[in-house]
Amino acid sequence: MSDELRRNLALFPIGIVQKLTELTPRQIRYYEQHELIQPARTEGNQRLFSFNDVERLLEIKKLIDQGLNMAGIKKMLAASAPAELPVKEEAKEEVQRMKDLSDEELHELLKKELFIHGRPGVSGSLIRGELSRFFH
DNA sequence: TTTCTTACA
DNA sequence: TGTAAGTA
Repeated sequence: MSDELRRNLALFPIGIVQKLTELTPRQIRYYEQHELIQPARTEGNQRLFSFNDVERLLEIKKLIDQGLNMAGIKKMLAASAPAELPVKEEAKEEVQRMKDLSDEELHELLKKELFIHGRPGVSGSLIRGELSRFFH
């Protein structure tokens, strides 16, 4: 079984993810509503998260801790998830138009661009050492 | 017991 | 975001 497949296996319920990420179930569900994550569901409609989901949540948590709101986080994730980089310039301009985004948020976006330039073509997990290099 | 959705503080 | 209500 490939690593990629293993990382995408929906395994744990929200309770485990809560402990793994330090996020409340409320936040986790909220982020799902905003399409930051798309956990699988059991027959009983219970959410099942994969390692990738957990990693993504960990990054989201990092961003939240740094003062970003949903709008800011969506830009960040939208720029990295597609594995392509055509949106970086676009995202930057978008944020500049956002009157409700703080200078700190804009700063984060710039750091995100550095991240993209540093690892072109990477589609898998984003948070892994490399990212911390930019968020120090 | 745990999780889910909806809705209100 | 937190929390309550009523389920599954």
